[in-house]
Amino acid sequence: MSSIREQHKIRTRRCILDSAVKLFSKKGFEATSIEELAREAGIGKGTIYSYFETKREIVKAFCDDQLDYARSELAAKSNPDTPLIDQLMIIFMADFDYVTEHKEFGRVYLHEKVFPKDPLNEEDFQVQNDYFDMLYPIYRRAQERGELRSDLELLHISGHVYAIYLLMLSCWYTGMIPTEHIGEAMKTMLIQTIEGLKP
Amino acid sequence: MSSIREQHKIRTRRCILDSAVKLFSKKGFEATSIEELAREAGIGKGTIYSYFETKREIVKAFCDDQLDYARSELAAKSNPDTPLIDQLMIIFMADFDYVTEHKEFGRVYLHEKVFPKDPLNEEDFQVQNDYFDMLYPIYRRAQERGELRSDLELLHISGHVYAIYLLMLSCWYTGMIPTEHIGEAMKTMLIQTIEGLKP
DNA sequence: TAAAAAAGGTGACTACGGTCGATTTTTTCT
DNA sequence: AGAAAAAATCGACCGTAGTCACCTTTTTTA
Repeated sequence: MSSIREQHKIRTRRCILDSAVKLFSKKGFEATSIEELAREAGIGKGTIYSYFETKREIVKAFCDDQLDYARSELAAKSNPDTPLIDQLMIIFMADFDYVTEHKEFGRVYLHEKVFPKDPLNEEDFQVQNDYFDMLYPIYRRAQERGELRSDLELLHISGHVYAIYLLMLSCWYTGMIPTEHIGEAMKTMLIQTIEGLKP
Repeated sequence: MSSIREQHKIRTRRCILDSAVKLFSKKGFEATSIEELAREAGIGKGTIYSYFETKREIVKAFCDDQLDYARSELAAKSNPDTPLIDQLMIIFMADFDYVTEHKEFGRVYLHEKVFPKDPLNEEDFQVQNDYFDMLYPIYRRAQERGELRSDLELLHISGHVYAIYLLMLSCWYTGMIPTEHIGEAMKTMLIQTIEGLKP
């Protein structure tokens, strides 16, 4: 139907996100002003706000897009019959590599997603759920193979893994664990979570 | 020694923090301006910045003080010979109750502490370490009683518990788990972490 | 196809976080 | 005590996130 307009909007949105990636990565999120971003994108300042409600929303939109893509890629090529720990490491280290390459984006995104100012809206919950849905088959297969207790809810299993993932991200952002050791730390913690802490 | 000055500084600092608690709690962190805060505290805007480097630092200072106090209280009255899970629930639910009563403070504090812009400095690490030090005796006793594996490093055990704590906070802030269910969810997750996920 | 309506784009403007040099208050020195 | 030094206070000022009334472009209508 309405073609010129629609296409143009999509192109402008892409252009804003591309400029944001370029500037935020180069100068950092806080140090890049919206006016600069508008100049880079070749549009007026106000226009940006007709595409994104706040500066942080730009980061959120970019990350949601990227994660969506990265996860669909991953889901396609992952093999649900390899040992659970191997699959988890592939999935989470991919996410993690993405974060280390876009530190500023990841930080702002995590602030919004993990400790948001207001409860998540319907759409954000959907992103969360899609993510969990992607992992559920993996856990279910692991249960069938006897790698995981079958009396546990998949939601709880997801929670445990996600908790370790958050912890690792925090350790990285605080500087407690350097980039090159995150992998082994994550594996150790995941194995311990599966094995349990009691004798 | 220098008395009038020192006392006055302490009083002013307290006054700023008290005003911050009042206004941030009432109107929220972002919605309270520094000028408002200065007016409430009966001082000039610039003065605030000779006590705290940024608006967020005000929150950090308040929370560090509070947590320090709350934890020393707790350490004094906790009994390291009751079952581990009971002790953990007392400690973390106290922290959690504090957060739910100061939602805005907690949110800003968690942003700074969990996913900071820059790696934590020496002082911040100390706060972390003090916190872990408080918990170590509890874990060590639990190991001695046979409630926890003795081959695990205390740092790792702390990590697992802290990971669950972060997860619960996130679930609360995102609205995924309502306040009244956090306690049981936390207990369930902690028990599962201790028992392990494998059959 | 021309006028009307709708949608999109814009930059001057507002309010706020943070800075800084001028001013006041306290302490130290003689 | 009085002068000089040091510390604390202050609010005008700066740069930026976000708003809004006006302008331009596209689509619909007759």
